[in-house]
Amino acid sequence: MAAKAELAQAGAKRMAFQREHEYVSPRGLFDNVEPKGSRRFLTAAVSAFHGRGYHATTTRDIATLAGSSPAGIYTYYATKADLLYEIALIGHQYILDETEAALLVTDDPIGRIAEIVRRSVTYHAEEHVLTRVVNRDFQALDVQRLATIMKMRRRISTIVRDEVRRGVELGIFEVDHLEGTTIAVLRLMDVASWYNERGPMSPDELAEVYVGLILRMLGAPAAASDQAGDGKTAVNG
Amino acid sequence: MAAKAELAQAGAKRMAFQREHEYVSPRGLFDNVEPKGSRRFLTAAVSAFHGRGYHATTTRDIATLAGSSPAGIYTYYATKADLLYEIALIGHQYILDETEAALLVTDDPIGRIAEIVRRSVTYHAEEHVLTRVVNRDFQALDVQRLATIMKMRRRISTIVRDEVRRGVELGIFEVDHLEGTTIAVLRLMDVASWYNERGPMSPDELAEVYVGLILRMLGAPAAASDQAGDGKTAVNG
DNA sequence: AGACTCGGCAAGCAAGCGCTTAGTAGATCA
DNA sequence: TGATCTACTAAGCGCTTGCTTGCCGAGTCT
Repeated sequence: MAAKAELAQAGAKRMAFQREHEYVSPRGLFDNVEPKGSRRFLTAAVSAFHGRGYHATTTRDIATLAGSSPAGIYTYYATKADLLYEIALIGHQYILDETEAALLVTDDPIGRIAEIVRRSVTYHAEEHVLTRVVNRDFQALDVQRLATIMKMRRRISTIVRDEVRRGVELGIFEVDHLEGTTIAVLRLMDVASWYNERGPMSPDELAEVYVGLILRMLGAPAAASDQAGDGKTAVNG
Repeated sequence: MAAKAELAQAGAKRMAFQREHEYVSPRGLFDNVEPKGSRRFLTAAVSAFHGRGYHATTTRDIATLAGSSPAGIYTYYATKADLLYEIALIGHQYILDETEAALLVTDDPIGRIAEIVRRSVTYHAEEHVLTRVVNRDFQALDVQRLATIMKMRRRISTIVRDEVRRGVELGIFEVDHLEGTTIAVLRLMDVASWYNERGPMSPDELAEVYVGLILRMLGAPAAASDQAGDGKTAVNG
């Protein structure tokens, strides 16, 4: 029947469009999300939000990228905002874990800041599609969910601020204004908004440049960025 | 008549709402916009975009803030995007003029960078409502208008990059990676996204902190930020 | 006074939005 | 083989959106 052929064609068109605009998390951040069937909607939403922003993205955009009908989303998510929230949680939880893990590498403030910056920059560069969405669109969340995300962001800020302060107290850093400097460090670590994966710098190279810039900004001794370790050799070697 | 009373009431409600959410440009950036009648729609749009973002703002939001009916906008602007474009042009033209003017103050790369940073930070802090809109929502523009804005942004980047390079060539700065460092400087100067006018720092104080941070990041001599002048005393005094 | 201009209004249109509903193909069980 | 469940679809509802239309009162000119 003509009707059936039309339907098959619509399905094929959806799948073609889907493959063209696929987002696959370089670090596999969505590989363990349950239920399994929801993953394609999450990654489709990341891709759609990345291109147009949350508010300009329609549920039909997301459904098309996920290769489903407009109603398919609602099998797993009650609202468009639920999708954004789960994405924001995953992205924020990951960088929070990374930041906390960086503290375990060493006690030295220089080594810790270097490790925090290194992990954050490589993450924001490799996952620039995800982190651009997370760091730009989280502000579209409703007040309660926004508060949860803000709490996670504040934990990261606190870790950085504490480490900078400790470095100052130990006479390793020299900082005029703690709060302004902390925010500067945090802003520099988020390279997602401008990082270009087809540009000349790999995430690792970029990270080393930014470790150097930030340590210098903190007034660390000139040779500090060499002493800070490269995250591959032993710290106390 | 009851109908007439209702209309008067609707008008009064509009005006009350308008005054509550007013945006007035601290630097008077909209004072010379023509035609005169369009100004209230521009500032209303800045206020509305600031609160919700471009895509989440409705033309009715803007009209209400401007104290007009939904149709009032279209006396001056054909589309919602036209409003955003004029706002983006005004904001970008101002900081571009400021950046170019900073070059006239001195020939010294340290003095020039200091002056650029000082002007940019005070502008982004004082006009944080406008600059937050301009720097966040300009990406919602259509391709052609976006290209015009991007060209202005690139001119600012070029000025900063050239000055950093010149400082390196003169042996005043010491920079590992020119492009990464230039972007870092540009990112740090935009304090709009986090500046809080009820916080402890005035725009001028914040600017001096950031002049210091950035000059240190560029590897300028330790005493550079003192030598850089404070923008009030004579440069060669 | 009468004609004209202009800023603004009430009303409303077409399109697109988020989301709902009723129903079904296909896998899994007995 | 038939019952049951799950993931999904076609269709569409109610509402909001950006924008248009036809109109009008106040000010300005002749």
